Amino acid sequence: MQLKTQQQSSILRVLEHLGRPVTPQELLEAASTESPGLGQATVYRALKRLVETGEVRKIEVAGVSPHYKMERGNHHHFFVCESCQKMFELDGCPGGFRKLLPPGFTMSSHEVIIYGTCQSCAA
Amino acid sequence: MQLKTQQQSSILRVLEHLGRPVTPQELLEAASTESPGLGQATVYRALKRLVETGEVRKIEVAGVSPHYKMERGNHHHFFVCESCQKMFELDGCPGGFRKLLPPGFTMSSHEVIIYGTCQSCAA
DNA sequence: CGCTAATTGAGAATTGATTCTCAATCGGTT
DNA sequence: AACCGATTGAGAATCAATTCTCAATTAGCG
Repeated sequence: MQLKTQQQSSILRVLEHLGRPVTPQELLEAASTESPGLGQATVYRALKRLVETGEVRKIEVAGVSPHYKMERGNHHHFFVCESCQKMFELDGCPGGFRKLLPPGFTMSSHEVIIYGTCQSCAA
Repeated sequence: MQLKTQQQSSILRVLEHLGRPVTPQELLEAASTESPGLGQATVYRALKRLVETGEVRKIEVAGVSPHYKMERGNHHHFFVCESCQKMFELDGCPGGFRKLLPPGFTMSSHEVIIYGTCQSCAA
């Protein structure tokens, strides 16, 4: 998308910089540093456009509210820390999912979510 | 839990009978057959108690509203039909998730969701 | 059967996430 | 610098899921 305004570029820059899936709320707080007075509606509007253009992906997993991350095109899954609720991206995939399907069922995609404790909460 | 009322036993019986994860709405409609006039609040109250006693499990996955199913104690994952939105249980698990974890992260549980087309929608 | 506490149904209320409304402000031209 | 359409911020509104309120009904016991 075209970055027409200061707010939009702040939102995108902060989202890239955070480097992990974040909630609109986290993004609002982080981007407010460089765009004081930023409103939540603006964050939602920017995220909506970025999702539509495919630059950002919305991630919904059980137990936490929706998160957004930069789309990087690689195949990966997610980790949710049960202590701090933060979400992290995991590289790689065990595969072998198709053999779980009952006869007649077809798979178009899959998702893996691992729950546990992240490094900083474990320490 | 003790089945003190006709409504509660209908809800549990229908949930067992359906044999796959269902939404409170589906459960209300199905159980209304044997308990006419059943209210949604009663379904939610029953589900809440059943979840607390561990007899029923609430399943939240991206893209569909929460579903509930009888807890059977076995390890399994879920399939969501992108055509009819119904959810099915899958037996088995590919394993090998722990090797996806970054150093210092620990896993307490995991979830796999497969999206695709179910047998009846494929036909 | 009669009593009391628990449960129920209907609809209002709440909750959390997200979207809308609209006046003020901004951005990119002329 | 002046203009005009697009964007913004604040708060209201919406939406779906779930819970609450409360009067009426029911279950279980003496």
